[in-house]
Amino acid sequence: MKKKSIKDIAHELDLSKTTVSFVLNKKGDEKNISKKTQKKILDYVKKVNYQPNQIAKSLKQGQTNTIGYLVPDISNPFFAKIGRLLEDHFWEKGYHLLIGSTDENTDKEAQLLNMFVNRQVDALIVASCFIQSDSIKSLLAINFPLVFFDREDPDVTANYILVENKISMKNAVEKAIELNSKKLGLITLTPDVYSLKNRIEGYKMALENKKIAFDEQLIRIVDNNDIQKGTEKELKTLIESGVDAVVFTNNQIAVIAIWLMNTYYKDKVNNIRFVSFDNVDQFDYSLPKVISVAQPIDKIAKYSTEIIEDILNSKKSKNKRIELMPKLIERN
Amino acid sequence: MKKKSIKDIAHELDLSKTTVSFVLNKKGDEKNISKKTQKKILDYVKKVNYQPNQIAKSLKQGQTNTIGYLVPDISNPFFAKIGRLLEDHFWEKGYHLLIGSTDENTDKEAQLLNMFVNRQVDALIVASCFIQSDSIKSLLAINFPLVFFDREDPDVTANYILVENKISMKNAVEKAIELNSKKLGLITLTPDVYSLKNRIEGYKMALENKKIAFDEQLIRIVDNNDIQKGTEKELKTLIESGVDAVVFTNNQIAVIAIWLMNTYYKDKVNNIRFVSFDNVDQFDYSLPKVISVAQPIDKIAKYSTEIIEDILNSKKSKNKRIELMPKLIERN
DNA sequence: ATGAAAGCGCTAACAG
DNA sequence: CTGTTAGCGCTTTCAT
Repeated sequence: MKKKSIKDIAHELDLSKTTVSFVLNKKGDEKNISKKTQKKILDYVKKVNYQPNQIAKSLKQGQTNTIGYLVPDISNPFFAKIGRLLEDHFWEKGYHLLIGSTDENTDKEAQLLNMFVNRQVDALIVASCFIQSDSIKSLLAINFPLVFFDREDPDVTANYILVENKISMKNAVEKAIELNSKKLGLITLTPDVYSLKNRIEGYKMALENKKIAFDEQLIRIVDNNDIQKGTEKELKTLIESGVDAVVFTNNQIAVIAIWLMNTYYKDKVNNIRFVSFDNVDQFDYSLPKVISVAQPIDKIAKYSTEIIEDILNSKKSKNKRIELMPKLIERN
Repeated sequence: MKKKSIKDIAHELDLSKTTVSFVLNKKGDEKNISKKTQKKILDYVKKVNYQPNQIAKSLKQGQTNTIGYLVPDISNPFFAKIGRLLEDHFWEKGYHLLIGSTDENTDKEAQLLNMFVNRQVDALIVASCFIQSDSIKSLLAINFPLVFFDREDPDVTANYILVENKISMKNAVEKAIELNSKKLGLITLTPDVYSLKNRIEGYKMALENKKIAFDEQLIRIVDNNDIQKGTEKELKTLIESGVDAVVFTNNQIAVIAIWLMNTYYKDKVNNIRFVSFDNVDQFDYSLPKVISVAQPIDKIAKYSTEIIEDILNSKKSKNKRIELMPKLIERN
């Protein structure tokens, strides 16, 4: 029993493809197809469990009802949760998510971008690691429906959903200092994206405000290629240099560090304070205690969806830049 | 500057679509296209940055290079991680993942299943909440490339990647008893899937082996529709009835319960032991201490990929059932 | 060494 | 009220 097409159905019912197509698309009344014919078609379709071929429809209509969701790592809870929210928002509109993880790799990102565009996704939502890439430039040039989130390149005008990084990080770090931290290290992924740079700026700003001397040695950079090992090494360095607080620029390394602390430095978990950008549920009961900056993921998803829908409906992009305020979670 | 098609290119180069298509598909030599023509085409294509339309190709070839990944919740770390591994495995083959979350809702699952099939996904990997559904039955009937994981229906013959549930849970619970737990409650999502039933069986079996009287009242069921609230309620019931251990049939409710304990029953976190099917990283340092059953997610992803590729290459399904042994993580 | 033409399954303007 | 037909962009057989 091979798959039936509209043609088969039309043939078997002694009707034309057009009539069948109209009825299936609920244009039966509008197109003045007789009730009788409509019923005949609908009944038959149900009986043989006809399934329309979306690919053919997509080709014809130049629209796939698919959104590409491109992030560094879909299994990172931050991206996974946003993905889930996007899926929910798009569900009622009949859009689905095609996912891709770039591993913070510029080449892979470019490849995925191209593949997704070839697959004719209707829009892209991406946390890019290289907004200046040629692929992205040419997408922007043709006004491809595109929204960036989590990462920004101030030199590139586009749609962005971002959170405020600098002040938020400053506030979090100041909070730690107020709670008595005196020597604060920082661990970050390679800060070649703007948001990380700003978070580091915020850290520096807090030190300055609170009259704590800034020490370049206390800023530790973890290479994107082996995050686990890198975090382990840098955390060790900081602990041996006697810090009483460690600031992390994203959840991924913070989570790894919490694990490391509980595994190798159990005796210190009560004497060190953590500060992390991005919140994850387990911070609520983790040791070391974590002051975190929670990004409003529901808003990020909501605005992304809205902008995309706006573009898709109006066919023109306005290059909105939305900056959301994250929430400081203290846990003192 | 609108999108160029093969036709445009052929036209602009004074060649036929055929020739261009051959060259683009690296069949230039095989088809005896002159080097000169080949170079002309390749150069031009690069210059105008031509991007082939995968949808048209898919329609023609009846193959989309897309795999549908259907799970209860893509933001659950267990499913997110497997998703990531699948993505990696399929990456080199040029396959991408279309994702869908069913929320354990039978209707939504059926809808998603249909939509994905309409979209002509080449195969489906699904953690189904209702394997006996009509949609699934008809897919199996036409031998659609399909592998189930995490959930099984013994009455339905199909490809399954599973883990052993009963003995593994028994071992975990016995371990808790050996570590001195005497009154063990259990919290589970509605056990209408076979794997959950088996995990509950394992719990009962352990009690029996260890001569602990079974008390129906200590088995608490959380409704799928409001998991957070449900877990809160059932955990309260158990704690008030004086249990010294709580067994969870999956990670989702265990993670919620850990949060609840640390938020509302902080004084008890050292006096209660948790046992959970599914492992998550934070169990390594969570209180209450958790004995967990870790599913081999890398193997789950690997075997799923292999079976799918097998089917896709050979065009025949063998209905393999693979049962993997999970790993007990003790943390005493 | 290259081209014409059919066809994948669907939609929709136009015809009758 | 229903059918004919062209065409979305691509592959591929067959012809030249």
